[in-house]
Amino acid sequence: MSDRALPRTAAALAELRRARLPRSWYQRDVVTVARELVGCVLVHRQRAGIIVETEAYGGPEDRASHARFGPTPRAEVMFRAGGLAYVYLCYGIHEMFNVVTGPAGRGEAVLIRAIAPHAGLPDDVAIGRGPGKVTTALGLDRRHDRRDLSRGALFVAAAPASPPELGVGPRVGVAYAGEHWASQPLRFWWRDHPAVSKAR
DNA sequence: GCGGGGATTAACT
DNA sequence: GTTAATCCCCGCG
Repeated sequence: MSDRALPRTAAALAELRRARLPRSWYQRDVVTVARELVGCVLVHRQRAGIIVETEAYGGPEDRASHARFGPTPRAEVMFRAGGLAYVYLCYGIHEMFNVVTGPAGRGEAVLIRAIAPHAGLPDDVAIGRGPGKVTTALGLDRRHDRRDLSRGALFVAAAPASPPELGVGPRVGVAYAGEHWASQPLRFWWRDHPAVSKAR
């Protein structure tokens, strides 16, 4: 895929659809998937954004993960085989989009924290940063919870260019998990990308 | 049921 | 640095 903003054409979307990642792609280690998602394209209907920041959340052993209480009604989807969406409401206000990873039973998922404009993503909607903005920019909410990313209008397309240089650091907003889990280097971002803040 | 708190954000002082 | 907005998840009794 090429340089400047693509027009919102059927051809551009068709190209993204051809690059759709298969279900098996997600069924690997959560850290591997979190790293490789940076630079890929998240697509919903006519909108798309380049993923520039992710966080890996592990299974029940990860005290920062929603899987820490086991397969509760909300987090049960995290324990299914990778390749499904996990969307939940945070602070009663913000919808958070994740992709489930690993084989069935693991309870892992990757939070998409930031995207950059791509074909079909209006600039005005993309203003602001953080995981809550990812969902508003792409028109995602809890109706997309548990959706299969290997079919339908919501999916991830393989990175159009060679993988970016990655920055690595601790996850954001998980102090409640204790120092060990809060300090793990499980956040990944496209180094020097303008859509990722310098403070991080 | 109740109560505590959260994978946030923008708008304050 | 502080705080409001806002809702539902989850553990416990």
